[in-house]
Amino acid sequence: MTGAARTNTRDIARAAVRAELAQVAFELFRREGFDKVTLDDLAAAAGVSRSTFLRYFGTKEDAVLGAFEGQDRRVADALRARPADEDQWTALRHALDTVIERYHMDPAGSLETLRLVRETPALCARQLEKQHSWRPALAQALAERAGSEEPTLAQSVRAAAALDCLNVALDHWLASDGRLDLVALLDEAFRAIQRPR
Amino acid sequence: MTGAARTNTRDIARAAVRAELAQVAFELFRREGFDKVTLDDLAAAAGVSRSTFLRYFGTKEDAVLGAFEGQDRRVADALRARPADEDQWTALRHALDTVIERYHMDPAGSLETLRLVRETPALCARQLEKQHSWRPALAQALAERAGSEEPTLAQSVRAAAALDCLNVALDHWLASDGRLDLVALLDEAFRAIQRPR
DNA sequence: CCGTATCTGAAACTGAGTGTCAGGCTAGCC
DNA sequence: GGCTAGCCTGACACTCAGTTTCAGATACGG
Repeated sequence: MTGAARTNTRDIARAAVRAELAQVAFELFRREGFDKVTLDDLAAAAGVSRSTFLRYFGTKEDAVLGAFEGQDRRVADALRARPADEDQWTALRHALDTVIERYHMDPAGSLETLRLVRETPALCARQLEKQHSWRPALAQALAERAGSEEPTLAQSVRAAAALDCLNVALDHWLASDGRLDLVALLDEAFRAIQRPR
Repeated sequence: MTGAARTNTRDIARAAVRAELAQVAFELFRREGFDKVTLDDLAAAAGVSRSTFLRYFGTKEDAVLGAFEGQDRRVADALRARPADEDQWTALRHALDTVIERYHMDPAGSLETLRLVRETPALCARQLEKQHSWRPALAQALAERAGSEEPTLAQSVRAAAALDCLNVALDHWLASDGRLDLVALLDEAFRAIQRPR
C-alpha cells in the first residue's frame, strides 16, 4: 500500500492547481455562460492544455461541481454521529448542517455558485445526479443507526425527503438573493413534512 | 392557427413510426447495452437515417424515456381534479395513480424498461432530470387547489417528497422483480412520511 | 395538374470526452 | 553531482452525440 492517501507535497500542489483552474473556469462561466465556453476556452484562459484541464476535472461540469465532492460521506458520517435515540427527522435535519456550513462560511460565493448551477440546465442535471447518490448513503446511515444492515423503504424515503428539504430551501434562499435565513428555510421545510396536514 | 394540435392522418403515422423506432431501439439497448449502441447502429437497425432518428427523438435517451413525455401535465391535472377538501398527502398519493396505471397495464414491459433505465447511468440521470421538472408542476397544482397563485415552500417540499415516494417504491418493486405489489409499496412509502417517528 | 408544405437522407461541422505517446520535470538514490 | 524511475504535461488522433444546411422526394389542397 505505498499509494495510500498520504498528503505529500505533490498532492498539495495538485489541489492548488485544481482550485486555481476551478476559479478561472467559474469566472469564465459567469461572464460568458456555461454553454458558450468550450474546453479549449477554459484551457486557454487557465494557461494549460485541454488534456490537462480534463485530467483535473473529468467533465466541464465538474469544474463547478467538484467542490461538492465527498459531501455524501460527510453528511452520512454526521448522521451516524447523532445520538442513537434521536428520531430520524431530527437526526437528518442536523446532519444537513454539515452542508449548510459552506453557505455560512461564504454566503456570497455560495450564492453565486448556486445561481450559476440553477440557471444552467447541464449543471443542474449533473448536480441532481450527484445528489441522488447521497440518498443511499443517508439511508444506509439511518439503517446503521437503527442497528440493521439494509435500509428499509421508510428510511430511504425519509433520506430522500430530507434532501428535498435542502433543495427547496436552497431554491427559496436563492430566490430571495440570500436575504432570507437559510437555516430558517430549512427548518420550515422539515416542518412541512413532519406536520401531517 | 392552421398548425393547431389537430390529430390528423399525418400525426398518426408519425406516432406509429415513433413507436416502431422506440421498440427497435429498446431491443437493441437491452441486447447490447445502452452505451454500446451508437446512433448509427440505431438508424441502421431501424432502417432509417441517423438524421431521421434524431428528428423523432432529440437524444438517444429520449428513445427510451420519450414514453413518459407529458406525464407531468397528466399528474398535475389529476391532482387538480382531487376534491378540494382532501388533505395534500392524500391528494398527492391519488394523483400518482396516474403514473402507476402504466405499470398495471403492462407490468412486464414496464419492469424491463425500468430495469434498463436504472442500470444505465445516462438514462437514470436523464430521467431524474425530467422527473425533477414535475415538482414545480405538482407544487403549482397544490397551490391552485389551495386557491393561491404561487406555491409555498411547504407545497414544494410535499410535491418533491411525493415523487420520492414513487421512486423509492419503484426501486423496491424493481428489486423484487415485480413480485411485490407496487400500490402497497407506494402506500408504505407515503406512510413513512406521514407518520412522524 | 400544379404549387406548397412536409419528410427524408446526405454531408459537413462543432464540441465533449477518451486513448496514446513522447518529452520534460522532479524526487529519490547511488 | 549525476542518474534513473515515475509522474505530469501537451500534442494529436479518434469516437460519438447533436446541430445545421441543403436538396430531392412525397403527399396534399386548390
